[in-house]
This record gives sequence, C-alpha cells and structure tokens, in this order.
Amino acid sequence: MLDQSSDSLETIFQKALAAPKLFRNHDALRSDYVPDHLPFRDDQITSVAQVLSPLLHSSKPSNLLIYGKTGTGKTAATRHVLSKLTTASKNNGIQATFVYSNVRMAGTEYRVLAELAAQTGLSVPFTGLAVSEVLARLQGQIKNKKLHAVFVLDEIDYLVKLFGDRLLYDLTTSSDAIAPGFLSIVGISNDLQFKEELGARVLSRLSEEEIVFPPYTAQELTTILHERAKFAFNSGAYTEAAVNLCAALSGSEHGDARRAVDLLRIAGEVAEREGSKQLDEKHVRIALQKIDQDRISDALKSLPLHAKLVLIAAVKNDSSENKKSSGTIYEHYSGLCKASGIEALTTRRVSGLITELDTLGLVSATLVNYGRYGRTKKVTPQISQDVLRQAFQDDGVVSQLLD
DNA sequence: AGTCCACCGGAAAACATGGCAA
DNA sequence: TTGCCATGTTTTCCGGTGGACT
Repeated sequence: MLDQSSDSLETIFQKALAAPKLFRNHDALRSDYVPDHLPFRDDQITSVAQVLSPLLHSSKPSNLLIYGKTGTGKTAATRHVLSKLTTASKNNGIQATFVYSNVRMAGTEYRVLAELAAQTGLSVPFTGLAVSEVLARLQGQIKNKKLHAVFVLDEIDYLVKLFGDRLLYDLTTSSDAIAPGFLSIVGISNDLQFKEELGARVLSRLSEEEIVFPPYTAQELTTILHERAKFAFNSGAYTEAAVNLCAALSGSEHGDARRAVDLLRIAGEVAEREGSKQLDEKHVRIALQKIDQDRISDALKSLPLHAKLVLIAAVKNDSSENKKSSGTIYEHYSGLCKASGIEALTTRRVSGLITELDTLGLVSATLVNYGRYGRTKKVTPQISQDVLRQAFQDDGVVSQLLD
C-alpha cells in the first residue's frame, strides 16, 4: 500500500484502464443477486410456488415456513418465486402485493412493521407511534385497499428470539380485521429449532406449510460456483482451481453458498486490482485474509466511544504481560477518560462492554478465580496496538490516547 | 466449616433522544 | 405546547460465586 503512495492518481487510473478486465458481470457475485437459475433447488422452488399459487385465483395462500441453514438459497429461491409471481399476476391483471422484510436488518418489531407498511404504500413515521398503532394502520391499509398481500419475513427466528411471538400472533390472527383483503406470511428461518420458541397457537397458524432447504453438498457447491463464475467473469479470466478452492475454503463443511460467492467476488477484485490477467488460487488466499481483516477493522470503527476506550485500556499494556483483570482495565480506562475530559462510566457498564468486546472477538475474556483474592475476568486482547492505531487514525480524540 | 475477596451478571429503573398527534 | 411512544444506553440495586485462607 504505502510503497504505491508515490504513484500519482493518473497512473493509478492508467493502470486500471490498461489492466485486463476480469469481470463481465460484477453484480452476479453480489450477495443480494438473484440468479435466473438456482441449481439443485428445483424441488423447493416448485413447492414454494405451489403454496403461493392460490394468489393467482385471488384466494389466500397458506402461511409458509421455510427452514434451512445460512447460504442454502432460501432467500434467493423465495425472491425468485416472488418475482415470477409478480410478473404472472401482472400479466393476468390480478392484483397482489408482495412485501419482503429482513427482520434482522430491520432490528425491531416497530421497524419491521414500518418497513412492511412502507412497501404497501403506507408511510409511517420513523418513530413516535405505538407498535399497536402501526399494526392497526397496516391492517387498515390492507382492508381499505383490499390488498392480497404476502409478507415475507426473512430471519424470522431473530424476531421471535428477541421479541417473542406477539407480533406474529397479531399478524396471523388478523384476518377479520383486514377483510376483504388478506394476508399470508412466509417466514424464513435459519434456525431449525425455532419452532420450539413459538406458542402453540402461533405455530399452528404459521406453519400450515413447511419447506426445508438442505445444505448444499460440496459437489453441488462447486457446480454452483462454477456456474456463477462463468456468468460473472470473462472467459479465461479465472482458473478452475481457483473456483474449486473457493468452494472448498468457504463452504464445504456448512454448504454455505453465500460465503463461497462472496469469497469468489473478493478474490476477483483482488486479482483485478493487481492487474493480473487471470484469477488464480493465490488471489483466493489473499481474499480470505482480506475478508478477515475487513471484518475486524469494520468492527473496530463502528464501536461506540466508550467501547473504544475500554479496548484501548485493555490493549495498551504497560508491558506487564498482556493479561489484565477487569479491575485494572477499569483503572486504566478511567485514567484515559480523565485525560481526555470524558466522564467515565460505571464498573458495571464497563464489565458489560468487555463482554461485548469478547463476543465481537476483539478480546477474549475468561473468568478466573483467586479464591481468597477474589475473582475476575482475565482479559486478553486479540488484536495488536498497531491494528487499533490503524483503525482509529481518523478518530482524533481516541487516536491521541494511543501514543 | 466458614469467611470473604473482587468481581460477575440479571433486573429494573432512569435518562436521553427523536418524533408523532392533537 | 403537552403527553405519549420507541429505542438505546447507562445507572442502581443486589444476589451470587469458587476457592484460598483462617
């Protein structure tokens, strides 16, 4: 990186222009891309289509639950069917409304409802209303516009885990409130155990139909990846071995196609930036590292202020061996706060922040006992001071503290 | 056998912020 | 304007806890 800093922008652009183009269709490797053809998913696609097809006769389809681990094509297959259904209903003059929301992205019940409402053409404020109020308005909208709606709730297990099944209950039992419109729910879950967290009534309503997406086998994954590569890259722009390696490295044990595709895309970008004519195994390995680094650096940058301070307190070792107890970290931390004129948080909160850093993998914290001398979390930083400095260099207040 | 350290971590309440509705 | 709501962060309160030490 640094040794290129002498290059003027001109030469960088020149290089980019002169470099052979590897990608023919870059978008085909983006994670939200829905390919025309989903290999090895014909059965599932047919099933989904069958469940939803009553829409074309203007009657209410059954609610549907779709299961499968991450990267097994649930979302892609569902969206695929939805887009076909949209065109089919348009062509035949049937009105149907398809609404998609990823619950985890949305984050809260309220935002899920707001997102759903927005897609039915009803705008609700970003905040300020009671959840029940938004629900009532959404139901009103379905009723008044006589919508034939299908709500797809992706990562529905997340919703239930955090907020319980109340919202699902309300949505599945509202048919009276929304007649003559109707509403079917398609729930997509990564978690096969998810049903156990549902109340019996919601469960029976929601899982009128179920479809399971099995993980891809290593063989299938390789085939899929080759197909995508053929579509995304120019011919001769990649080696077979590189694609095989992507499949092997990223997904074969979980059958996770998304990760494999991501890896392939990043490897392609690496190769293109390098100006090489062909994507090969070397680039895949670099990409694998890069994904890791980016993940860490993103995590660091998006940390709230006090979490950053705590992390600095944990990493910045006065060379006295880098394991620290939460007590000493707190001392360091409050020192840092005083130095920069920030009010320090309580020990309880800092303890919580340490736990959060631990789940992010930025530090590792283990509970240790010293009997008579109490017990603490021993905190070992998982990243070096240099990495911190890199990530925080744009953050004036924080970066000063690292010197 | 019992004490007691030095902290953990759950629960609930408080606070802050942003925003609606009437 | 006042009152209510959602959401996220932090504080307060407090009941643990494993084992070295007495």
